[in-house]
Amino acid sequence: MSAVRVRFAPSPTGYLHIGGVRTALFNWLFARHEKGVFVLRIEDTDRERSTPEAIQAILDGLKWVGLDWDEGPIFQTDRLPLYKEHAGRLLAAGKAYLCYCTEEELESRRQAALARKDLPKYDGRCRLRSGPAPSDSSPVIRFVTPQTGQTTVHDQIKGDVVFDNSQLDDLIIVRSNGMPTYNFGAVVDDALMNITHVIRGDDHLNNTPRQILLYQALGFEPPRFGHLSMILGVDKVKLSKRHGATSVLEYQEAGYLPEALVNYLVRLGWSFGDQEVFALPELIEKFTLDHINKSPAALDPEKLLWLNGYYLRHADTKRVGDLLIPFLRRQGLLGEQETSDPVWLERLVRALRERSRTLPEMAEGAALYLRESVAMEPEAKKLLAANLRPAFEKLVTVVEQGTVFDHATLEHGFKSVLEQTGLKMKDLAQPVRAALTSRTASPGIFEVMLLLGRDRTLTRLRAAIDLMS
RNA sequence: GGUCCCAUCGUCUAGCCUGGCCUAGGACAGCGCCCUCUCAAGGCGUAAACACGGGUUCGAAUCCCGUUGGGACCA
Repeated sequence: MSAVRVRFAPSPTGYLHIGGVRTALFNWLFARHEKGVFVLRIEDTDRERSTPEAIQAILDGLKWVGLDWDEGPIFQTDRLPLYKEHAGRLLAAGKAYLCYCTEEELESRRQAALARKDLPKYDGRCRLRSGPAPSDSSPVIRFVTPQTGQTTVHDQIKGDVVFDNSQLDDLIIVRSNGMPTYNFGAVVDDALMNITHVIRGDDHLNNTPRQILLYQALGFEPPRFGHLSMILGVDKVKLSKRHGATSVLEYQEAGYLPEALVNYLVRLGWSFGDQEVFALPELIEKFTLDHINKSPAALDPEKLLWLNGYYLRHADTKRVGDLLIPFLRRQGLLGEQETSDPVWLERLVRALRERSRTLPEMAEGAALYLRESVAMEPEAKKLLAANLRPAFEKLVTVVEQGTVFDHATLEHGFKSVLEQTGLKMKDLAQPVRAALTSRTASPGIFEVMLLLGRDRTLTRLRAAIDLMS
């Protein structure tokens, strides 16, 4: 059993979308599980649509989610002589031929075939043509596809899928501009790179019999195939731009943790019993091709949010703090060059992560402590009843006179105010919360004070007292 | 239009291959309760699905056929 070699082979014609990431992830996990090799290949033969930005987006996206490749990136445009050589080999063996049919001719014959209710496939007329080549057109190369028999794809996910060769036509393997077509380039590369398992979207399932035939004509052993069903949008329609965030990097921008996205994506079509949360090493250990679901899966943003919250709560606080900084800057809570006190930042993270599902949410929560003042919610203001004034004044004194400003001291002081006034915790905590945060919901009241610091705590308590009069 | 794929709670899914353990399990979201200084988090509970129709079988979510519905590819 030779070592497993898999590849991810995107076309750099746009951003790396989430379906592509899942395909890459499944390949990567399979490679890691099998202690095999993960190859990154960029299929950039469509020069019109391929861009350097898209290439960069693919590399950045994979890096962000933590999918590292062992070989590559290999660019198809660097391998043009290879495709030419193999096409030449087929030509020499009579397994391929030059076709001079023009677009217009093909189109009219297609229409005619349709009118006769025949399959609108290429009629193979250039297979038999002889005589001088028409000078005014540049030919394409077509593959001589068998017209009888069947080709079976032994798919690792879908099972055996049988195609009648009579349905297939002589596909173009090299365009008139000399570029290999998708099917040909992929076959030549996968064969030459010794790819053992081709795991890709099931939009390629129908291409697979043609590819198997090409492998055979070229004298190569076909790899094993596994076709993943597509990811659908929330509306169960194939994912596209109009679904909003579909590019991986948009998830980074939106404040998701890569491990949350990975965990979410892997459960889209793959399962391990009832388990929902997987640490990466565990995923590598447990990931196999046999628990992959055959049916398409729709995206559920709520579940992603839940997972992200979960990872936010369990991640290292220092790391979350560092990740939070750009979002604080974005909300103008921190100057570009300014850094936050690391101890304070970790305290903030601990206080807010129980109540945030994304980093921007957390940054928003942080505003209450970082801004000089915030507009008071009407519901909060109502809590500042005049009869609470003596209690507030006592609290001010306690806070002022505390020898140290820490949780235990604050709690002790707060309790003493309760004792002196006969108030219950819930009678005083909520109004104090309103005074300190201008909101009716927040982290624990002592945590809030610690985040605000002594000065700002006192300022806000006094401001509240003024509002009571 | 042809070919191919798919079909379990609203969503992700377990179970399907190797029928009985399924009065169909888990998770997200929903709802309720508990905890509680609020909100969360956490805990407990609740509602919610085998697309439909035929077979096969003592017995079908599980096997077979068909229908319907989605999707992909080729145009």
